[in-house]
Amino acid sequence: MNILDELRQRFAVVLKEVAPGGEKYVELVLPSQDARFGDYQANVAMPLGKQLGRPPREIAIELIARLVQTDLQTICEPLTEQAIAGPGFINLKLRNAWLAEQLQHALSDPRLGVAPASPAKTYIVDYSAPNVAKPMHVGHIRSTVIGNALYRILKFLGHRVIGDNHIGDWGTQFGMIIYGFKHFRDEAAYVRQPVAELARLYRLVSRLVDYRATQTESPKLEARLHAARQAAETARAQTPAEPAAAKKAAKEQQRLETRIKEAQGELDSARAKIAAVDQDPALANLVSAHPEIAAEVLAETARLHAGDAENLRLWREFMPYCLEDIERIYRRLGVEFDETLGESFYHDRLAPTVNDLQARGLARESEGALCVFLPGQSTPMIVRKQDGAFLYATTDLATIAYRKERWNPDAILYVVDHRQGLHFEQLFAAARAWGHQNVELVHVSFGTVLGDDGRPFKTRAGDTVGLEGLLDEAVRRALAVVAANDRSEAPPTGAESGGRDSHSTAETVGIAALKYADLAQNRTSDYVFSYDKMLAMNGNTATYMQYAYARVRSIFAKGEVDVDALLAKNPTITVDEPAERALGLEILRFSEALQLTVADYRPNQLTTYLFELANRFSTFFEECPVLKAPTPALRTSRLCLCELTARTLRQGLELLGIDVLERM
RNA sequence: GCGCCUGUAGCUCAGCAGGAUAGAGCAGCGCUUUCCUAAAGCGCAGGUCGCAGGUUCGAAUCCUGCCAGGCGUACCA
Repeated sequence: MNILDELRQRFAVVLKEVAPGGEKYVELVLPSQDARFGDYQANVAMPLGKQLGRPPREIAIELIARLVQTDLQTICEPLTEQAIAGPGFINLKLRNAWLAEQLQHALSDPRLGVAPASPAKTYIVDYSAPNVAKPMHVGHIRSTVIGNALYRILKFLGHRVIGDNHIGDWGTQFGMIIYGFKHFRDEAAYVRQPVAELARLYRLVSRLVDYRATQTESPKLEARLHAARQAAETARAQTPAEPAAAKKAAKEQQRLETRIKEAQGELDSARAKIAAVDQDPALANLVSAHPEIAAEVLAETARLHAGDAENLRLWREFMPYCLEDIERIYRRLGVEFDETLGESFYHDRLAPTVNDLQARGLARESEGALCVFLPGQSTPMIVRKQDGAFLYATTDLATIAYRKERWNPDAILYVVDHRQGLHFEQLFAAARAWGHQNVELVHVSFGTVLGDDGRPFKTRAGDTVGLEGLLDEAVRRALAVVAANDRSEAPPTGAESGGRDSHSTAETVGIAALKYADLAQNRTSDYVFSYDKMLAMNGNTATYMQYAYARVRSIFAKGEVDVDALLAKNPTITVDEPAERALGLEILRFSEALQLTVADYRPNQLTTYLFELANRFSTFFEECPVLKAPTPALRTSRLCLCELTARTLRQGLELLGIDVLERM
């Protein structure tokens, strides 16, 4: 049951009677923003008045006259002209008895009264997609966490959902590992800990390649710095007299200054990188012993793609280790996939894909590359490079074709960061031109994770932050929080932390904090990463939500209430106290929150709802004694509200991929 | 140059199904504990919703222009 839908259904009938096409205004039946204007409000009379050329209030009166004939009366308190406010708002207040009835229904329903979607659709959620040859880093967290939440929510809503991890398992990174394995491997270490040894080889080769690249890049950086300095000098020499022009010149001056600073910074870090290798005799030796390493790595990659027996054998040998490595993180995060079809899976489909594009006249050669030119696109999408190699655009097109063939999805969601916006714009346009019109392709984009300096989140040394280290640190800090609570003077009551395993609690709290902080953010914007903020006991954090849940559960523990026995008696719920009513209404709005979340694929709509629910509970808990309720009937009713709150919190958090704790 | 995104309280951010007096957390000030978890709650203060136009009965929300920042922009993913 979805309250908003119920109300809109009633309004649709009446709106149609009042004006032709009037049912389109049902969208204007909305939750009230202010409790003084009722629980919901219909803002339909104003536009209708416009359409019909009649005063809005008069229309509101007519609408009410018709509505009182319908079964809206069973849901809302009797509608009178008193309900009309301002220019013609109709304020709706739900009947307490109806609310209580719906709450009782939710109590007996494992789905908490949330009706399954009808019709159910097929979604493919493409998320996480790390490069499996290298360790996962902070850049993977948002895709993984947001994607998994959307996956869980769509599934709960009754859709058929395929979670697909489109891993990078076929790129240059494997060329690096293969090269490293052939030249630098420590056999004993590989036998003992293959994952660690492969990771070491990847890092080593990538560092050597990087050294060469940086070396060739350095003169260019110097030139850029020089050019910027010169431009600044020239600009300084000629300051215009005219004020407006002078202002513009000053701004340009500033821009040049920042460019100089940037160029200087890049040059410094490049030099530092080179120096670090030069100063390490072992590394310096390797560098001079492998001068063509970059080209060699590409050659190894090419051999792998061409089906070279040895490289293919090595790739097959390495893959399980690489997968094991990312799997360990997924287990910690509680993330699962239905499919892990990476780039390698589509390898044999690339040439046919390109051939088909060419045969249909969609792709043509330009500057030696095979390109798809699309109207309205300033740059083409390249599907085959000059050297004959395919690109991720090619793979993505082949992937769409495969998914259509295998699952015939209604929608494919790509949970990928916003910097790839252009790629998806081109990909979707190309896919449609290729004939895949009847599938909704959505780039569920998200912003960058920033450090507290407002720059992309890096370690102090300027390296990318490993995902595992990030999890460890969150857990470490969570442990400090949990331990601090243990030291608090209050002796553990029914459900306080006494006796539980601090480390496993910290793991749950830490991981939850990390995930929730990401999900609570509007995904489109960048966000500033802060351990302190995500682990705060106050505010919209996982820690607060888990605490709220534990508090509710503690009531049952303290009162030694057997929930099953309570529910078996078919208890009656009442919501006559304002705090009870507010809590009950919030519980019943779970379905609306999910609806809103899915509408724009924004999990923060759900976190906002849960935070609101926790707050309503807090007020309720403050104002309405539960175990010490004045009458047994009221005690039972309030226990039911507690139970519903706990279940809604648990269900909501579970949909976000977050575990709850019975005790904190 | 062109394209996409962002600009809301001192800070970090919600709100962008167009609706009535713009919200939260933190930071600041004040209050509450013979009471089921004080890891709490309540109150006060704090805003030209980047700027200027436009559409509308009504704009933080939609449109246009400008300003500021970020990102992207033919063979990496």
